[in-house]
Amino acid sequence: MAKDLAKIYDPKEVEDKTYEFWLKNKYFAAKCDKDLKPYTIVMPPPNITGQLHMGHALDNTLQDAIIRWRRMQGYDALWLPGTDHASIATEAKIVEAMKKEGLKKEDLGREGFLERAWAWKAQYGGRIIEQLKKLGSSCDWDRERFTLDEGCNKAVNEVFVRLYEKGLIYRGERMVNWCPVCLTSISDAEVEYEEQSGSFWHLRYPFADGSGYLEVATTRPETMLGDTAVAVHPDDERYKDLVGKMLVLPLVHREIPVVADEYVEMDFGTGCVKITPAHDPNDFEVGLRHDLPVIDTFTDDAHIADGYGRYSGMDRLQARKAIVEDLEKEGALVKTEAYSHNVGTCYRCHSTIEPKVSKQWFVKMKPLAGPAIDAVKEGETKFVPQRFEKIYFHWLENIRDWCISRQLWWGHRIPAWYCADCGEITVARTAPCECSHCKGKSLEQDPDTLDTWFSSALWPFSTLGWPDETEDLKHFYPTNTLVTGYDIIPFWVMRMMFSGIEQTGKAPFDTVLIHGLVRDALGRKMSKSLGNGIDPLEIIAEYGADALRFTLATGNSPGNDMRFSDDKVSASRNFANKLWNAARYILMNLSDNEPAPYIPENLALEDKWILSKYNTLVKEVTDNFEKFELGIAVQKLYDFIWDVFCDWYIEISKIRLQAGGEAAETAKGVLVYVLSNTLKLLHPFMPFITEEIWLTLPHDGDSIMISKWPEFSDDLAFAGEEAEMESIMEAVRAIRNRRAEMNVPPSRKAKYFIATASKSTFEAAGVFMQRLASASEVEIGDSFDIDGSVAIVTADAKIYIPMGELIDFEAERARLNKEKEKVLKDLDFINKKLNNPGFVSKAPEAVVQGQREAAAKLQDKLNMLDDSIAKLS
RNA sequence: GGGAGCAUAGCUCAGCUGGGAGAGCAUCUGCCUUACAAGCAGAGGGUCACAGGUUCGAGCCCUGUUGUUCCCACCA
Repeated sequence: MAKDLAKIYDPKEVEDKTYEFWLKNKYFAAKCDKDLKPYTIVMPPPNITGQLHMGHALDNTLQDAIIRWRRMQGYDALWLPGTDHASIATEAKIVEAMKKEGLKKEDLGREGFLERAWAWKAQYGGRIIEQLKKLGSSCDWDRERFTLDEGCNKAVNEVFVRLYEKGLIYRGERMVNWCPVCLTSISDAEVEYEEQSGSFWHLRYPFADGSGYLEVATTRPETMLGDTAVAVHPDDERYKDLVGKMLVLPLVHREIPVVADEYVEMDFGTGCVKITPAHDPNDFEVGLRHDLPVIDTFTDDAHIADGYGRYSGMDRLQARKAIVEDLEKEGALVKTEAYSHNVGTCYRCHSTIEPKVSKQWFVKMKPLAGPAIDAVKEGETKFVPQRFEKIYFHWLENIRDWCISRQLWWGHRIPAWYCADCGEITVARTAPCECSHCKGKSLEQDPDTLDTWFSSALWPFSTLGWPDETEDLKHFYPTNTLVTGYDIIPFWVMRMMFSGIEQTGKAPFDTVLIHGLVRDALGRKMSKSLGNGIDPLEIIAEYGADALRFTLATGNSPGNDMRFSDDKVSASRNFANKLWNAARYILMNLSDNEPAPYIPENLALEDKWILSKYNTLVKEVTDNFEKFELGIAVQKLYDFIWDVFCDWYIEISKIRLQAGGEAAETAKGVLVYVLSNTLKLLHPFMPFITEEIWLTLPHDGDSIMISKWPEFSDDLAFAGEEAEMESIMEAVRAIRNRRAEMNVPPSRKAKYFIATASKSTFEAAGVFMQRLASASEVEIGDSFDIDGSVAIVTADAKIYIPMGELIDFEAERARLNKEKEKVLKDLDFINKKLNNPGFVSKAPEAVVQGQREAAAKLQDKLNMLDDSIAKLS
């Protein structure tokens, strides 16, 4: 901040320079000092494929605000950053790039593919980190991690082996969610259901003995090639006697039995369900119960497999069409109804999921879920807001085993080896030389990799060095706050919880701070397909990072979605500019010699008032931080800086600054004190501008970000002066109001006569009246009798302004009467309360007393109004 | 089918443990007052969705209704 300050704050001149300054001085580095209390946040690692979006910007603004605050409070603050390898997303991206060169994964082979993937990571993986820096994130970059780095791999293998040895990881043939485009299994949490309109086909399956037929209804006729039974409810009178008979599957002409199973809903459809164990999870279960064959009629990319005549090679939709046509020809199609139902889609590519029986690795969830539920129930970890516990509990209480193997190459390879000699599995932390069962040497590692979230689940401790007992781990674990959106509670929060508890015996964090989604100005989710995403970097370029952060922090209550609009950022930018100009004003008035700190004995009424207001602000803002009410904290700072400090204190300070002398020195001392300390309170939200101003003002220390967080002080509590000042302000507002109503321009000064019982207060206020309320001079007295004057009545004073020629006596009388009516109404309301025995006896004494005082003031005001009205007539 | 959120000024939203409702933007009026026109001083504008209940007192707590958004559940 140069001495000849620009009138407009320019973030571009400040932000990069300031960030470099912080980095150079290593202010972001955690100390790992045992004597200090640690405070740890691990960053939810953004995907290396990602570009910074508003969700990241919000998430990281909140984290940065919290960590900066704790750092200033003297904690050994660690904000640990990193990125996620994002197996499916990254692999898809690379496959796509290869496709343009006419290459397939298989052409390069595993090694070649991974080489390419790492090269891609080296080129683009750091992009989002650079973007986070633009936002001002004060992460300890020297500790930056990657979910696929060596340390994470060590942790992953350790956890895999431990869980396997405990019997909590197993390999088995199960029905999984299969994405026929990504060509991999995915977990339940990765399936997104969407409502799709389709059809409900009623089909006729004839009995083998020619005795009629059963009518089944299906939404997926193309799976009928794999039907191995038709199920009815055991209690269904219509079909009871038919159980055990054989049907002939149309088109295929295979005989299948009628079975009885309670899974069937009698009232739905025809009450007969075709059972396709290979292509439907419920049918699979039915198949197990009745020992039915599993006939997989699909290839991995969801085309009809070989051996089905003209259908072979068709994709799912083509096959559906062809089969329905043929059924119709055969006379097996009874009718087609329109029907809308939920269809599972892949959360990455949004293609329709194909349930598929396949051999995969699973984590047994029930034993892990219990302790994770308890940790939250017992308060070891709490959610803010608390209601999100319900989502967490619901998932854990209904959880099914977690399918962790992925048919991908980019990821942590499953540490399991198959023996060619005995066929047994050897699971080990590092590549074994021999089979653990038969000592055979021909081992082959499982080709699959692990679900990305398997490594993310270990993030809070793998990043601190686990499984080694590092100093970092001992000092910083368990961490304190996890900041994330509600959308990834089931993906991530839950899995970190049970993993942390299982592996370290401790829940990985004490608080989960949940925020909502950032939506566009119309309330729509920002998405690529809608093209309504707002790029945080563009916002930063136009308005500055501080303005963006301020916008995201303001009015954002935990857990609730927020809308983002340029108008809001613009308001934040204006606030930054306001602050800048307040600083500019103060600096313009400082000489080269710094002002000495103010001397308490010399403080004027307004000094004590602002110090007292500031003191309260410190208490409240700190309190709001403690409770994670960042939106409220930032709103209070805004109000204080703009409405209290700038609009009143700075204006009043001009009186003494222009007069000069010792009083001016005191004013300067207070201006500097209040502003520089308020900057500290604001720093977590607007780090750049606060640093720039703070360093330019007289200061103690090298940087605001390592300065000490202000604390409430009894020495600054001036309740009496606050009240006096408020009473003066009320009078000033009332006069301004009156003059505005009468269209008196500020340039037209007038003498004011103030009749009051609080003479000393208003004597001090004379100069304020001149400065703030266009008074030429002010006379204080017990009472005045002035003809042709406007009377203004406040709770503590009656002010006469002689401006006879401007007064319309009729209008004046009307106004006074209107005001009297309002006072009477208010008084009546309060008196009703005070006359209510229930109120007086049951309400807290302080509340009753407050109402009595209010009534007394209103009564005074009423008397003064009556007096004025009498004088007019 | 289950669960949750939201409903407050024209718009976007705050409103902590219940003590007669606030901000920003927008609108209107007057000001270039030597920090700031991205500014200053004022004004207008609300049955706090609806109906009950608890309470001396309800935007806030309870019950129900309506509207809306989301999550979960896969009756094929």
